[in-house]
Amino acid sequence: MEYCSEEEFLKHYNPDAFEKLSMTTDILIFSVSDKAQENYRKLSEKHFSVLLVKRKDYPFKDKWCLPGGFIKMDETLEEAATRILANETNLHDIYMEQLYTFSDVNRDPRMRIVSTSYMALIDKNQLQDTLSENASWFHIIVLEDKKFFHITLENGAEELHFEVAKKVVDETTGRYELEVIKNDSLAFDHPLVITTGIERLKNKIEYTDIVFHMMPKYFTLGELQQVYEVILGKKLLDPAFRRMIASKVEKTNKTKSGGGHRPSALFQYKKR
Amino acid sequence: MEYCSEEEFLKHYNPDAFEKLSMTTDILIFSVSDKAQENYRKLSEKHFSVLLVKRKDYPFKDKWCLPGGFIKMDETLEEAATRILANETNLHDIYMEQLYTFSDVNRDPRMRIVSTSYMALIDKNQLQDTLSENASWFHIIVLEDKKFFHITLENGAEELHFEVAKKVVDETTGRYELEVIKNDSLAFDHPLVITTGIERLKNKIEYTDIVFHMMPKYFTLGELQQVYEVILGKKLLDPAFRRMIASKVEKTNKTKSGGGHRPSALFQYKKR
DNA sequence: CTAATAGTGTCTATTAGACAGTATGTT
DNA sequence: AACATACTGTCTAATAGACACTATTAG
Repeated sequence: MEYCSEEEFLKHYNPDAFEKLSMTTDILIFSVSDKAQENYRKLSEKHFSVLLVKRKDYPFKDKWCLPGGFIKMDETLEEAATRILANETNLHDIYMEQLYTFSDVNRDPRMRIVSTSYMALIDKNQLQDTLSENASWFHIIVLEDKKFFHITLENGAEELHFEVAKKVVDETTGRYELEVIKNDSLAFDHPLVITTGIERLKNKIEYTDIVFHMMPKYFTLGELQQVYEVILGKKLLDPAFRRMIASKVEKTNKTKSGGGHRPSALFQYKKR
Repeated sequence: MEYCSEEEFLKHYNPDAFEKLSMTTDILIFSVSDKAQENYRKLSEKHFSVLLVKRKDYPFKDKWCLPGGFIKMDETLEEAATRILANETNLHDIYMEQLYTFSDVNRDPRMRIVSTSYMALIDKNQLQDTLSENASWFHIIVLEDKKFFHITLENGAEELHFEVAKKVVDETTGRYELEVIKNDSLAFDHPLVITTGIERLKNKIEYTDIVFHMMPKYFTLGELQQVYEVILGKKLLDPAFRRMIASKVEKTNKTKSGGGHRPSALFQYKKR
């Protein structure tokens, strides 16, 4: 059938001309939390953590998964992610970026569902008992080698473990895709989403200022360094770290004391 | 209704419980092409280019757009992109990466369509008249300043122009989103897709080896440098460039001569 | 010889890594 | 005093920027 104008074409358009599917969005909420120390003098150790919720319904009933949900026809993916994040944490104005769109044909047992994941970074301390009751923070422990990620998530009561392989798709450049090879405890393809997010964050912390979204307004350089260390998974040398960070922060006249050692100056993020 | 097992739940699952939409994939095919010089001695100038196709049907009939199409229910987004790329160029085994998923509610006048874009990099010289007839390469000329991208695409016969603003969403870090503010000639939100791709490529060329997907097997360092320059939009100093690239290439015993000047050694990509 | 690109040497400035030292609070 | 972290000085190694120079071809 021929049309002579766009208006005419649209008037006769059959929206069911192409097959349709449902879309969801999953949100990877990362934060850094303190773990109290036995020794009053020692700094509280930092942990990199992710927020999971326990599924109340089928499929994957009673398994842990990332907060997520179906998108509505009158909202963008980003709006859906923001809505779900607010539902789950009661937080607004949170840093969030699109991570990846996962479209494996059988990633959901119910039907064809494509899911776009978002990564959000928050300062967990801003959050005061506003979590929905089926949600819980899990510490992330990452062991990475040439070929695999071995990732353990623990929340004090439960310990979840999965393994993701780096499947090389380009022999010459060494570029790889991720493939879940072991996963007992997480729903859907969420081990993939989490691993993708960890890699992204690890990369971006090096060339952007996103860490500061996980920090309170005032922080010591020691705390900031701990956050870098826990995300990068390695120790950093003090002088090098301070040089690197110098242009991004500014000293305030506040200090933090009471730790059985020299008090530390409090800094804040400095925009350039 | 209560179920006592996942199987039972799935058996009774109504796939229309949630609203559905169609998904498409758009492919941003980048390459670098030679532009012949008047003077036989001068090197042929390189141009950064993108492949566009002219729409044959409504909507946006007769406008240029990125190659793309609807995804089928039995293929992933990546498979759809690969299929469409092969259709359009007859090329296989091409480097491709997911770029971004665009989900504006009204991005398509027909109905709600979410589109995931992919970026492919090819060596245009491998391509010999295998383009589909409504496709054409356009040179990309980018003028970027603090607040805008002014982008011109030209294929010898036509010149398309659009402008994209950097809309700052986070005052402190300077993070911005892209917003099309002028576009007469491209269909859909494709100015956004193209700009997103240009930014991504510009970033990734600095810390990955993806350029080599746009290079022939053997190339001179001068040619390689031109490609970097044309993508980064700035001149590079020879010694610095050669040092930077040194570990990524290896010299072959071939040379390229005939240009009225000292012949150049041919190099190839060296995997690490 | 000349125009044009190919390719190198080297000086300097900046940045990154490493280590050792000093400073200052609490108990 | 002892411990623990805060913070700095400095030496060295590696990297990046800049410029000037030499090399080699076709015509």
